[in-house]
Amino acid sequence: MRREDLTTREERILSAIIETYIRSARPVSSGAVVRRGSLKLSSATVRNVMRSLEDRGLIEQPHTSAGRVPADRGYRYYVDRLMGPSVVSNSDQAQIRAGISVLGGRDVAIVVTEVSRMLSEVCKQLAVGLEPAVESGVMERVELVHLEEGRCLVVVGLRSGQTRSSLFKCTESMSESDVAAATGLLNDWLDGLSIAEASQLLGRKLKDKDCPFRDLIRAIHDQWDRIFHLHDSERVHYEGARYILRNPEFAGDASLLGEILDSEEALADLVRRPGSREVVVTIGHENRRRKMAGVSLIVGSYRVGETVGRIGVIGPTRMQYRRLVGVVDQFSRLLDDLFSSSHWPEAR
Amino acid sequence: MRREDLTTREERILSAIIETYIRSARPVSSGAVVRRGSLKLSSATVRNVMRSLEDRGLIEQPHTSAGRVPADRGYRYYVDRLMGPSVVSNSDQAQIRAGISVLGGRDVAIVVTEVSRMLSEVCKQLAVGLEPAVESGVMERVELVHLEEGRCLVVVGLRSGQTRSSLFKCTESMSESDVAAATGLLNDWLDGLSIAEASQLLGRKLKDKDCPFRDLIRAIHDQWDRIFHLHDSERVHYEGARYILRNPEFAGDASLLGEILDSEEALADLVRRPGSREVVVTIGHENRRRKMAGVSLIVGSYRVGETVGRIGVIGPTRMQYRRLVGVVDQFSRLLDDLFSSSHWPEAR
DNA sequence: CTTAGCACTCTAGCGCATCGACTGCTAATA
DNA sequence: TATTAGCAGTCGATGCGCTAGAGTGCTAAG
Repeated sequence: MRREDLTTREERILSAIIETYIRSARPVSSGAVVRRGSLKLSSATVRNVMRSLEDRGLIEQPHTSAGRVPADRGYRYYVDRLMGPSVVSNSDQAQIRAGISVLGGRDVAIVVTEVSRMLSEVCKQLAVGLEPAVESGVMERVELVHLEEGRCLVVVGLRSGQTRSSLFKCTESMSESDVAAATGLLNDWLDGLSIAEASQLLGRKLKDKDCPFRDLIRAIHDQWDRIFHLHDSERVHYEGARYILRNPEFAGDASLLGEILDSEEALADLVRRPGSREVVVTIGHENRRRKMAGVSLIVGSYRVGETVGRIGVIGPTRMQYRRLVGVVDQFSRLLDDLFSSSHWPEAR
Repeated sequence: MRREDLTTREERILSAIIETYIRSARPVSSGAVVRRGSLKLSSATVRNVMRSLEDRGLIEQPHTSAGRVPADRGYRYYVDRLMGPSVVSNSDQAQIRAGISVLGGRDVAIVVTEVSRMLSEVCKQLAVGLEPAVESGVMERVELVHLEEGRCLVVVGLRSGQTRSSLFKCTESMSESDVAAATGLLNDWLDGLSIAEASQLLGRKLKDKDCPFRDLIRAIHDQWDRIFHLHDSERVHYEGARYILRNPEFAGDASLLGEILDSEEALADLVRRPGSREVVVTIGHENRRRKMAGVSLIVGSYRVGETVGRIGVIGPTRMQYRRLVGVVDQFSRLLDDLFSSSHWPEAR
């Protein structure tokens, strides 16, 4: 038995405190726990248990003669061991499925933005979506298209189904057949390489003075980063900022709100975590940044081909963990499905 | 002389009140105006003028024995007639140019997002970017690319330089030459049409039972909306929400903040305005939505080919109109330049 | 027309008393 | 021994009165 383990009665009371607090946002008194009904105890007994929970750092008292408020460790215990499996209500289910279903075949950036928006609406919290780092994706096909006026379009398709394209000027002298030949050459070279490997390979080829289509390939190589690289900040999409101030914790003090809105770095942190399939809950001080005390994250991951992206919600530690973990998980799974290739739209 | 016209002295005092208030965020007293130095008047005289300005609805008193605060009409008079030409400081200039210069050739959605971010940083306000409605763009070139496993990529290039692409499954039986033939056919049909016209034309062609490549063309037609249509909400990018709560007007009451964060509709309103080249300032109650009292918008427009997009900032009516109008204008002009075709990157 | 002077008004801030919600402790109870 | 009833004590929230200070509006003089 771990030192942290609580008796059944203690666990029940902790659950009662947390669940009541999540609803009311006000310190929970011993009387309130008793009134809740599920325990047959006097308020005095509950008070004794509360004191013990407080000694272990699971709950705390804003001041003497106030009720108790869950501490970060209390939420952690609740999330890990008490809240039980998170089930998603039928109406949430339906809303999520309907929303996702119309996004098939659209660009990843748009899908992530829209999913963040839906997530924020379902959760009534600030939601965040992180696009996968396309750099680690694997090339499938390169296509050059010669437009008039010496302008050229390069389209790169990845195995994941993502495509990127970029325009550039090229020397006027290229004939249609030249373009076709260059296209074939590029595909021979690049098929199956990652974006980063492809860039290196193009660099090596350019060192050879006899490299065919050298100007063209140099132009593509020069643009490679422009085509594929996104700064962290460009990959992050926030939606639903309006929900954060519906939380009463912001009534007096807006600094917590500031932390949330500035929390882009917190997301960057999450990027570096191993890409577990599970939904990850980060509570208050568990965030690396000191100022993020008071803020929790619930983050899930989804795969696009070989790459991994994330979606999640950010809010005060007083969150509906049970429900929201389920919702985030549901969204993650459906995104996985959406991006698996069988879901590209079919021609009739 | 219009009824609204003020004497020079009145105008000076109005300017002094507004500029002092913009800096201090606190009601401006007659003494404060005198202390400012530029007028040689006693506070009593200033008080008389203030009363007259108040009678005309240009300023107001939060309560007796308080100083004066600009009213929406006062800001309007100031913006239209007093603030003078908005010059952009050299450091702002440099920052803006540097930021824009690295965006050449990138996708419009990314450019708009990044420009919104820069705008919010330069202005220290919530910034918003609206992508142009690509539906009214004009087709330049369609390209089909046949990938393995019966998957097909369609790439549509617009005259503006924007490209859109989408994957779909097609019947396995298409040979490379079939694809090339279909590409040629589509280009013959669609060159020079707008997106909407192209959709109609494809629809008409499909009615002909002998239409070549009918399955393929039906697949493309089915996806046309998916490729091009963005809901208003998908076209709007907000950045810099953190800045809005640095404004002291949100110290006590967060409802104004709520209005700002919910103001997506306000932007949708702006879409429908005629696409004037000028920067448009909308002050407080001038917004259609009643709740937006207290919130101002400064919005500029930019062209991408035949289509028009917008960028702007949103904040409390107490804004640095002079500086921000200049900054928004500068961004708009540089975006115009960026999207004019001569700025596509050149191959060396 | 401008200004000095003065009476008046209203807010912000402080201290104080009260009220009520809770706790913590103790002693009685099962 | 575990539980509970009872009660004293603590602390925030609320409301009230007071004061200081900033700023106005008015009047009469320059």
